[in-house]
Amino acid sequence: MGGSCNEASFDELRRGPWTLEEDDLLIHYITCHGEGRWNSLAKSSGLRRTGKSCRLRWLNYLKPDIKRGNLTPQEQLLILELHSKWGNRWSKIAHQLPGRTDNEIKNYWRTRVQKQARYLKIDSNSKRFVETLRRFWMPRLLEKVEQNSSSTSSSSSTSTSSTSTPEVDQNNLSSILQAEQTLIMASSSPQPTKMENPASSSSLCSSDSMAMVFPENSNLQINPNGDSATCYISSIQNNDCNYHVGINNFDMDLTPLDMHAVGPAGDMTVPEFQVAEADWMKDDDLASTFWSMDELWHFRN
DNA sequence: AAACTTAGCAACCGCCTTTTG
DNA sequence: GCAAAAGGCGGTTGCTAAGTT
Repeated sequence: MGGSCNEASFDELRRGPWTLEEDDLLIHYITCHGEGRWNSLAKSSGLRRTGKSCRLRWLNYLKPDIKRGNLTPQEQLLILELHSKWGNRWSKIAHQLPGRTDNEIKNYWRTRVQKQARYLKIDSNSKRFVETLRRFWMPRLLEKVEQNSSSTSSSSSTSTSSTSTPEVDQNNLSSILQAEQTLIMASSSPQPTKMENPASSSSLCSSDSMAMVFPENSNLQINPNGDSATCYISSIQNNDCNYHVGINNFDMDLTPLDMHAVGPAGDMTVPEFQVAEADWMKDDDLASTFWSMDELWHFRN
């Protein structure tokens, strides 16, 4: 079981960072023989590493389809959403982000997201933190997404918003909101209603677009190619508030979040949540802290 | 410029599950 | 059916580069 990796005597095994030669050796061996059977691979290849180490190096670093570089805002958004559903199921989350590894996502969560939780003195596993993500960070990420997409689509011609200031393009956003008006769920509905997404019908799910289709009961869809036309997201609902942001011209296609059905936050009753929310959002310091988070949160792209 | 701190990330560890003989 | 081996996963550690004092 745990000690199954002693195919070579311990002092013969190399540890620590991989060298270029080792990488080449591993790549060459896998190219010729394929991956899997990691322990025998480790022996046969001549690498003085454990099978586990070889597997990890391949999956997290050497595999050709690994996507290097910073997570895009839409990837971050997806991670936040999926984590709120699945918790620390990094591998499962990574499966929804082609080219990203569980290790990378885990590192992102620990270094970025948990940092914010610590900063706000909120337990990152708490319902309150989940709510914070949903209510504020995700829309902010969407703003980023929208800014990015509009700046790229207009090819910097009429770009009025600087990249360093996360200001919302109010005209754009309000027009979006107007256009999305019909999608807003009836706030009188006590039950969460899965909103029909008009853009999700066929094109996003075509196999050649590599569209990721979430598991059953999921309410998310995303097209990693970035050629989808529409993105709808974040109807955050409680009994007197119905928050909705829609974004056009981007590569995500998200049906509204279902606060009652998704993740730990769904366990919190509305009155319970309102009390909690009222407690902390009345705190001006905390609120301002929160809104200064763009300085903490690096949208590197 | 040096010392110190922080952030990011690759790699390891240990446990659990699955596969194999 | 059982035990051992292998694979997989999440948590943690340690190193390095960048930033700050």
